[in-house]
Amino acid sequence: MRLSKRGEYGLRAMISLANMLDANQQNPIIPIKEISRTENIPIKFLEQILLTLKNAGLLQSKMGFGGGYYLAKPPTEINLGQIVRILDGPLAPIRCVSQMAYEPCACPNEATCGLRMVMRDVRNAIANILDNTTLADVTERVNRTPFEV
Amino acid sequence: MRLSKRGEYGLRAMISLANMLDANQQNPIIPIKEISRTENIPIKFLEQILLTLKNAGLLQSKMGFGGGYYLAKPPTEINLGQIVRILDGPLAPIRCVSQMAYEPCACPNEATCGLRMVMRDVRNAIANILDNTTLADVTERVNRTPFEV
DNA sequence: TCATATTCTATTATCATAGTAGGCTATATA
DNA sequence: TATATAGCCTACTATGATAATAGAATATGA
Repeated sequence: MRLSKRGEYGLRAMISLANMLDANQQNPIIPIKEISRTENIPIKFLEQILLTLKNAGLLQSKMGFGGGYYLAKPPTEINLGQIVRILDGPLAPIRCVSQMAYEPCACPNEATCGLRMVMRDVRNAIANILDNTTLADVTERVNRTPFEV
Repeated sequence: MRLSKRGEYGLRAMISLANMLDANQQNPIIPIKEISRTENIPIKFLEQILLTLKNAGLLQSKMGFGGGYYLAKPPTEINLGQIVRILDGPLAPIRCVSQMAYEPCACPNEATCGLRMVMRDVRNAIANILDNTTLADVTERVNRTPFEV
């Protein structure tokens, strides 16, 4: 049930970019090198990950001197489910309960397959959290945390 | 976020064994070959899986003629979380939120790590389902299903 | 003693993961 | 316009996990 490094790094990078919005919600342009340094992610690996997220429409970039990456949409409109699916594929533990990549499984009758019923619940539980948590939610939660503890 | 074939086959086999309890809850001894056939699982692969589950204390076996596997405990006392952990390892998407196999992650401060907060929720959601679903629950749910639909 | 069944270890093919390498293209600025 | 900076893109590789397969050894009932 694990998240790959690819997925983890991608999430960390996106959360990091969302945290860099200033008070006016202006979207700063951050070079890969800087994200790599602050998040401790191998730079060439991060390049690939950010490029993938860009091609999927979650990031935009500016090339050349003074360039870098920035969020393609406000943090309220990007959720963690999107990011994980782009980098790691379906959230579902087994394909026969996947919404985005359904495939039939080997069991004789899917409608009465006990494993499938439970795994559908698991998929829905994961999706409910990740699809309903935006980058803005994460930022807000982190900012709130020190005062709660 | 996926379940391996190993984990899937193990769950199917255990659910299958639980379904074979008769009205008196007597625990029949089922040879690997039979489970392999009914569940469409490669027999030599299933051998390894059942042996692992036996060594972990969830199954018992009888060797020789008339032998096979049977549940070590009543289906009400075996939950899916145990099975998955034995075959696939921790339920947590990342190690730093694992209860059974915690490892520190690379982030500077775990207490204020946004990714960690969300992934802890995901871990708990998965664990709440799998640790609270017994083999008996699965059997009961399947038996109830046709009448609901 | 034979057929059946589990036990146990080794081996293997394939794929995913987690990178690394290097050349190419675009852009600001000196 | 040269240069440094920064993203774009493709290829490659090492490692380990996954999903088996193979075969011999051991136990047991008839």
